[in-house]
Order: sequence, then structure tokens, then C-alpha cells
Amino acid sequence: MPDADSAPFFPVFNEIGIIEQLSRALLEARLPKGLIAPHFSVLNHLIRVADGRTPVELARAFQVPKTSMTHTIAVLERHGLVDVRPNPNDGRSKCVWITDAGRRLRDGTIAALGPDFADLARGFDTARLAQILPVLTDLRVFLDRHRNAEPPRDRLLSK
Amino acid sequence: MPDADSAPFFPVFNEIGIIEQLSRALLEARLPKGLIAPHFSVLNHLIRVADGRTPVELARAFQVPKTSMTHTIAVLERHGLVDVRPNPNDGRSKCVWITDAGRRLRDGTIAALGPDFADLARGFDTARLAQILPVLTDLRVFLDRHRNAEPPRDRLLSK
DNA sequence: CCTATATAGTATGATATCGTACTTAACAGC
DNA sequence: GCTGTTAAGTACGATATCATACTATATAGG
Repeated sequence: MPDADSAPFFPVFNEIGIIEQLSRALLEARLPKGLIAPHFSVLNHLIRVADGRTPVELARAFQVPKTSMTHTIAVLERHGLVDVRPNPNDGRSKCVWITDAGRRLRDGTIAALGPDFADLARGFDTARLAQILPVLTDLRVFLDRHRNAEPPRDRLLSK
Repeated sequence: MPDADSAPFFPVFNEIGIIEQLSRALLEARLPKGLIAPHFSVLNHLIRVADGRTPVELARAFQVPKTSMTHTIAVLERHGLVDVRPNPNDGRSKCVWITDAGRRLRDGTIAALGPDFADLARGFDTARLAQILPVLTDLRVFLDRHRNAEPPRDRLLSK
């Protein structure tokens, strides 16, 4: 039995890369000056997944080096969007909690994107998006689980 | 008739953002030290779309500010992967041509990714990828055409 | 306990990305 | 041609991202 055809990976990743750029531009157009997509993503993660995460947990979740996450959190803290407090369970660690201002910013951004998406929905059949969503989710889960197979650098993938 | 449901946009863009990060890590693990995804993307664009593009055309194609593209091209030129020559049709402009070394690097990177993709194909049904590819392509084309509707910043979208 | 190892976070410097402002060339209208 | 405007590229500084190296704490084995 021959191997499955791996040919679709390259074009799929290629299209996804371009769509990511364009959708990020949509998001950042609705964020206040000084904030970019990674800042919003962290706020969204704290609300959707779990509040009070440690910086390392956030770095793992986003597949970025911990030094990058430290910087992102510092910006959020400087804007009063998160509170960083000591981790009561680990003297080395800290916990990141979203503030009321952070929640308002996250919710307000999503609300501001509503009309943008509604506008897009008038020109693109969103039923097709709903169709591909399960595949994208499965692909994301699959890649996320198999990323540890070949740890690249200091992305906290070792072990 | 009610508006189409725009709800799928947010989760689809969310999954796409994560997949982009993971697939970029796969690519960069196969690039020589000092080169990252944007460098490869430019080389790939010169081969797949058209060689001899101007820096501004490349910046438009990738939706990045022209100053970012200037820097990316400078790195490629420093590595001998592209040649930058004056534009015979426009005294203000230049043209970027890929070199033999650039072609070898691009082809070799794709070749190196083959086993990675083959490995992924053993754990994920690539027929599902082939199914969603047309939707992703249509979405990319759609977003690309409608990005000029709301020009954000200095991404050369005006006009 | 004590020691070796692993982990969380930080400090630092290098590179990447981006916005603003500037120079120069092209071009349109007169 | 002259002039005002647009476009291509660059200079510069600010922020973001990242790798390396370091400090401090936790944890496992003895």
C-alpha cells in the first residue's frame, strides 16, 4: 500500500499563511494604537482557556520563546490590561490575571470586528467556512501534538 | 432575507493563526541559520509568480510595509540569493532577480520538507486537506481583493 | 539533609518589523 | 518646459521577536 499523498500540505500551508496575514490586518485595524495581535491573543486566551496562567504556560500555548512572552506580558501590564502576581505554588513563578480593563478591551475588540465580519459574510459563503472548520481544528490539534517530534529551538518543546 | 451568519469567521481565523505558527516552525527548521520564513517566501514568489519584481511589488504581494521588504531583500542579497539591479523602465526603481544559489536554496528547502510532509501524511488524512484547499484559495482571493476597502496603514493599499 | 538536575524568570544583545520623514524620479496639467 | 502631485526607495528610530546566558527556586536520588 503506497503512502498517502503529502502534496496538499504545501499549498494548504501556503494559503493559510496568506490568510493569516490578511486576517491579522483586520484584527489590528480594530486594536488601539500600541497593541498588536499577540497582545489581543493573550487576553483572549486568558478569558477563553484559563485566567491566571504562568508566563511559561502562555509561551507554550503560543509556541513562542518565553522571552518573547515576557515582553508581551510587560506591555499588557504597562497598559493595565493584566495583573502579574507571584505564584503561590511556586516561588520561581508568577501568574498573569486579566483585569477589568483587559476584559473590556477584548470584548470591545470582538464587538468592533462584528461589522467587519458581517461585511465579509455578504461576499463569501460562510457555509463553506463552517464546512472546513472541523478539518482546520483537527489539523491544528494534530500538528500541535506532533510538534514535539522534532523540537526546533528554544520554543520550550524539549522534554 | 437575513444577513449571512458571520460567526464562522472568528474561529476559522483563530485556527488558521495557530496552524500558521506551527507550519512556519516546520519550514524554519529546514532553513539554514540566519534565514527565516519571509526570506524563503520571497524566493518562492520570485520563482512561482515572477522573477525580476520590484521591491514595492514584492511588498504589495506580501502585504508588508516597503521598509520591511527592503530589509528582507537586503538579507537575501547579502547571502547571494538575489541580485538587485536598476529598473531599466523607471529610474526610481530596482528589480530583484533570484540567483542560482537562491534557486538551489529554495528547491533544496522544498525537497527537505518532503519527508516532513510525508511523515505528517501518515497521521492525517490528506484527502481532507485537498477538500478544503479550494475553499482556502477562494477565501484568500476574496480577502485579498477586499483588503483595499479599509486601508489600515502604510501597507501600500492606498489608491 | 545534600547534591545534581530541571525549571521559571530575567538580562542582554542581535535581528525583524514597522511608522514617519525624507530624497529623487516619474508624470499630469497647464 | 514648469509646477504640483504621485510613486520608489532610503534613513532613522521605536517596538517586537528571538537566542544565549544567567539567577533563583523546585525537585529527585542518594
